[in-house]
Amino acid sequence: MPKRKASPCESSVPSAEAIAPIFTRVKPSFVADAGEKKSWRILSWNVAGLRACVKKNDFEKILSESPDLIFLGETKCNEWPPLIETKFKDYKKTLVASQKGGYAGVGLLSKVAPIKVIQGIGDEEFDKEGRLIIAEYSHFFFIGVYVPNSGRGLVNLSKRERWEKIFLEKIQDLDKTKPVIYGGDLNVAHSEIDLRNPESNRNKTAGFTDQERGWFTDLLAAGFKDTFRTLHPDEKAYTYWSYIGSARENDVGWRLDYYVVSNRIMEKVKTSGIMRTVTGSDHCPVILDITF
Amino acid sequence: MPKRKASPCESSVPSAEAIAPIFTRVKPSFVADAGEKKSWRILSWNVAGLRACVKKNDFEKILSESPDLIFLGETKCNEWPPLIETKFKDYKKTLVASQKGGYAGVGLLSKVAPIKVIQGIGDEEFDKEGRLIIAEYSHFFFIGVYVPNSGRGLVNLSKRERWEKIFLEKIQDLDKTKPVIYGGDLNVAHSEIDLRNPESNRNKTAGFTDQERGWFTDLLAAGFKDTFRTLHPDEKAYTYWSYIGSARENDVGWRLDYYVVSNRIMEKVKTSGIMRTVTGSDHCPVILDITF
DNA sequence: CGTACCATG
DNA sequence: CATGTTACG
Repeated sequence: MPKRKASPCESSVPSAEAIAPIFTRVKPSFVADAGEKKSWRILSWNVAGLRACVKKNDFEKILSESPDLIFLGETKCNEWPPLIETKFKDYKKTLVASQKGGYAGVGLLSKVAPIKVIQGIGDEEFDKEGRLIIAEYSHFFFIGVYVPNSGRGLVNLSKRERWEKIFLEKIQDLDKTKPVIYGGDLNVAHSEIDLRNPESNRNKTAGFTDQERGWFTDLLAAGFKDTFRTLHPDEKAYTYWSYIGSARENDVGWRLDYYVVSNRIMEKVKTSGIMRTVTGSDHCPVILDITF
Repeated sequence: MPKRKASPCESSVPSAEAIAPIFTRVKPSFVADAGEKKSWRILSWNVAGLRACVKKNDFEKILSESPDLIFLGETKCNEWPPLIETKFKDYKKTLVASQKGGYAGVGLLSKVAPIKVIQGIGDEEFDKEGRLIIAEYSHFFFIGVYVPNSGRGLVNLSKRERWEKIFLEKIQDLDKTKPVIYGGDLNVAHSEIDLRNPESNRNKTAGFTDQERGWFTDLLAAGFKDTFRTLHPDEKAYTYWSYIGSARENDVGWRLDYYVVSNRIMEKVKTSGIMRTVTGSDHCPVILDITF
């Protein structure tokens, strides 16, 4: 494992592996995170098909950041590709697949075994689709999400609305117990600054409707911070570029991937970054350093 | 156009292009082949998807043989790929597509416009699938065919039987008027010598059932010759190797692609060859030189 | 195994 | 445009 680069505050305690040798995929409910780790590096990436993405080699760049948590979206697979198993041998792994193959799906890799893992939001329709993992650690909940896309012609906007209502309740609920770190492909560009062509997409393209933007505003108003925007109020930076045309080459992008944290831990966030040079998907990874 | 190699008897008369400028795809029924050409080179290839095949560059090898006729099977496309249009600009083209996309389909390229082209065998089920082109020239009929595969578990053996009965009638009918040259993927290995593993495939795998072999025997008995086997009675040579495993590497193949001619023109056949080094499909092309 | 298709993004 | 799926061979 390469040495982590530019880590704000490397923990010196051993990982919880010794006391939690197996991270079962169904009910991993043993004590694991011993609560002593001080600094966490979290990486989230919509891989747009994990099997293809992992073959394109940029997972080496992921490894070289030595993240404590890696959340993957749109994995589109029912089992971990062998290359992931070997490259990330020392990580505990949870894969939540969609019922229908080749669609959605999320996965979490964690150096330290979480105290508890919850797969799904507790709704039948959404939990069939493999969209959410909650991992409880001693100081926080991590919620990794692949938010439902509103679809071509916004055909799934009402499904999205239902998701947003359920999710808002869930995150507020968790936040009462412990602060939350919410990350992933939120499938919304919050403001004009968050996409290259706001005018041509406004209320036309999924991800930049007044409704989706409003639901994100509502979420933040409930006591959360968009970490990247909080630290970089005026920076234009995208995490997604369509494969069509030469969108990425021309930086015709969208910021769809976020970390959102409980207000009270925003001050613990050291960096909220975008790994724009990592390829292999139409999204690039986002990275968070936070110190407890 | 490269000079034809090893051509037994190159015609010196101009092509019929001048008198037949357009080879319409629906009813091309003008006089074209002036009947003066003496030597014909015919090439047939099951391309297993023309769009993919043409990108793999071995069409250069096809061109360098300067065939007078090129029959393509399993084209799986509704229009000629642009690369075919440009590479074979001076050929008249007929494409017969299947109703359902990405399935079957045949095409014919001809340096000299045929006198007449018939698309299909005159049966509703089969003619929806794009399996047969008859091109009439002054001295012969060319019948290019992609014979229905009997399917996994031989589920389509009865469909195949229906095809064989209709086809036998058709070829005998044409043969009354002019000698026929019948070529393409006949989806049968006639004898043990025509496939690498006869025992493991006998009556199990489509293409080596007693029925399919019998129908081919019946066809020959009706007055036709398998040109390759007639000229090379003891040669083991295959035209198809499964993509699965390393079949081609190990020459675990089948002879499925043939030229069959009316008995009375067998003596005109100069060579019946197999272009085993041409790649780009799981079949390789077969080539016939015949002099009228 | 490989080429088509289609759904999804 | 790219990744999955499925049908077909």
